[in-house]
Amino acid sequence: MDLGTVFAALADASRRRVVAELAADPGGRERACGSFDLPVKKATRTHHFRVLRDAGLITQRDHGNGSTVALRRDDIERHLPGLLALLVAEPRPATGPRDGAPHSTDPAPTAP
Amino acid sequence: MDLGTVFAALADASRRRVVAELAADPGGRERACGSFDLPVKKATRTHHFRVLRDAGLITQRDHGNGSTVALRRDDIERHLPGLLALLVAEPRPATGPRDGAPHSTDPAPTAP
DNA sequence: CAGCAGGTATGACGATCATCGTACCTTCGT
DNA sequence: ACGAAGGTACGATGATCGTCATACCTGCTG
Repeated sequence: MDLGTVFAALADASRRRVVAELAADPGGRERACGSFDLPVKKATRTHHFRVLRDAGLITQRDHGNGSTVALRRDDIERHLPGLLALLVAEPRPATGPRDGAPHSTDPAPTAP
Repeated sequence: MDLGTVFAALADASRRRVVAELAADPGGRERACGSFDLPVKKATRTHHFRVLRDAGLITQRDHGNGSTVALRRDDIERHLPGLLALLVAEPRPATGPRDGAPHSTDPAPTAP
């Protein structure tokens, strides 16, 4: 649980968003990895989850096909009290749905 | 005062150290830029101070030859409450003086 | 005045990073 | 059995970053 690694992980907007959404849920429930509306392709999403995992911010469970993530809230609050509050309080540019192309999961193969 | 920029700035150990030392001083006094014992050369130190300034974490005053920095404690605490506490509380590897070469300011031109 | 100490600007270099395409694997539904 | 859907692994690529050398500027001091 290194501060440098944590800050580096949270320097990216997509990763910050994931942690913020997890932290905003008071129940601390698991969430499907695909349930985050990130503006990146599948491979990049996998990469981001890996970075968050290596930073010690989330745990990930593999279910064969889908996988789920959970916030390591207790560890974070113990070592870095108040950090999650900063993320939850961050003003988001536009929480609403994207307007460009209606989002599918990994879309737009222009000519397969 | 963007969270991404702030986290990116604090992802570097040298910059984190500067902010932590400034934050550890309850008086909020200015400090000479050269008074930080950073393991980098002059130009790099200037670069780090610029990053911290661009992130909105410090202000810098030019005195002709030397210059001084001051923590923007009020702004930080207003927008990111608790952040400075995390930095001050961070365990530092070795706060004692470096042992390798006794530090001069910009030393060691092996054979000019 | 000459030299030095502290800072900055500029340009370069190597490393890391975010992103993606592709290939592959696993499970579920038909 | 077969395909679709969700994830991962493995490069590749372009951008950014940390670091430094060098050159230059400013003010203090012998």
